[in-house]
Amino acid sequence: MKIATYNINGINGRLHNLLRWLAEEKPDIVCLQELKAPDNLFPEQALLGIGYNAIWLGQKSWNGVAILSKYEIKETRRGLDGEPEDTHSRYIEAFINGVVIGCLYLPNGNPWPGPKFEYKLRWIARLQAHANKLLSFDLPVALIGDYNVMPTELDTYKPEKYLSNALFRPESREAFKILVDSGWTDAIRKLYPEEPIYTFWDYLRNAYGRNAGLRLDHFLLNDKLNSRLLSAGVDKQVRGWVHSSDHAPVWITIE
DNA sequence: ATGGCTCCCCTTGGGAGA
Repeated sequence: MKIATYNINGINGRLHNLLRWLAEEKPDIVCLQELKAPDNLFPEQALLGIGYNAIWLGQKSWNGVAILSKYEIKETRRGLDGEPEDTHSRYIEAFINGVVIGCLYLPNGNPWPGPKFEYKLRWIARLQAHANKLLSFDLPVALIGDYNVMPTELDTYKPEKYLSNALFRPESREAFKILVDSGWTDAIRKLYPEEPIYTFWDYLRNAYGRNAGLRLDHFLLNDKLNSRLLSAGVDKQVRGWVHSSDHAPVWITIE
C-alpha cells in the first residue's frame, strides 16, 4: 500500500497537475494540504472520476486539508482539541484499510518572534496531546503532512540561513523531536539516515534548479505501522512541472 | 535589508507562504 502526502498550494489552481500525478503514481492514500479553497469548491467530482474517494476540511483563501483514497474512508476527526477559537483548517483524520491516517498542516510560524510563532508552538502542543491518545490505540497509525519544520541541519540546503526562521528555530525543532521521541518513527530518515532529502523548493531565485531545498513534509509512524515500512521517496520531478506547487509529493510503501 | 515568485480574494494591491 502506497501512502503519499502533497502540499498542493491551491487545489483548484493546480488540479491538472494533481490529476496527472495521481494517474502516474497511483498512490492508495493521499494527504493534501493548503487546499486554499472553501468546502463547496473542493473538486470532488474530478477526483471521483479517476477513482479517488475524498474527505476534506476546507477554508477560504488559506490552509485546508484533505484525504484521498481508493479505499473506503471512515472519517474519525476534524480539527484538534485545546483551542476552540482556532478557525484554521489544519487537521483531518480517517480510518482507511485498517490504518489510522492523520493529515496535518502545521502552522508556518513566521515571523519569529511574534504571535504567529507562539501559535505554531501551541499547535504542536495540541498535536502532541492528540498523538499521545493515538498511541494508546492498538492500531497502526500515521501522522502525515506538512510539519513546516526542518528537523536537523541535514534537512536544509543552508542551515545558517535559517537560524531565525520559524521552520528551523530551536523551539520548533525541539518540539518536533519530543513528538518523535514520544513513540514515533520519521519514516524518511529511518530509510535514508545520512543523505539530504528535500520536499520543498522556493519559487524564488531558481531554488529548484539549484536544489536549494528543505525537508518539511514528514511521515511519523507508530510501532505497529513502522514494522511494516518497506520504502519511501520524493516525486521530485513533479516540482519541475509547469504551474507546480512549491512542494513535491512524498510517499511511503507499507506491507 | 530588500527583493526575487505565486497563490488567493468583496482583486488591479495586499496578505501569506517558507
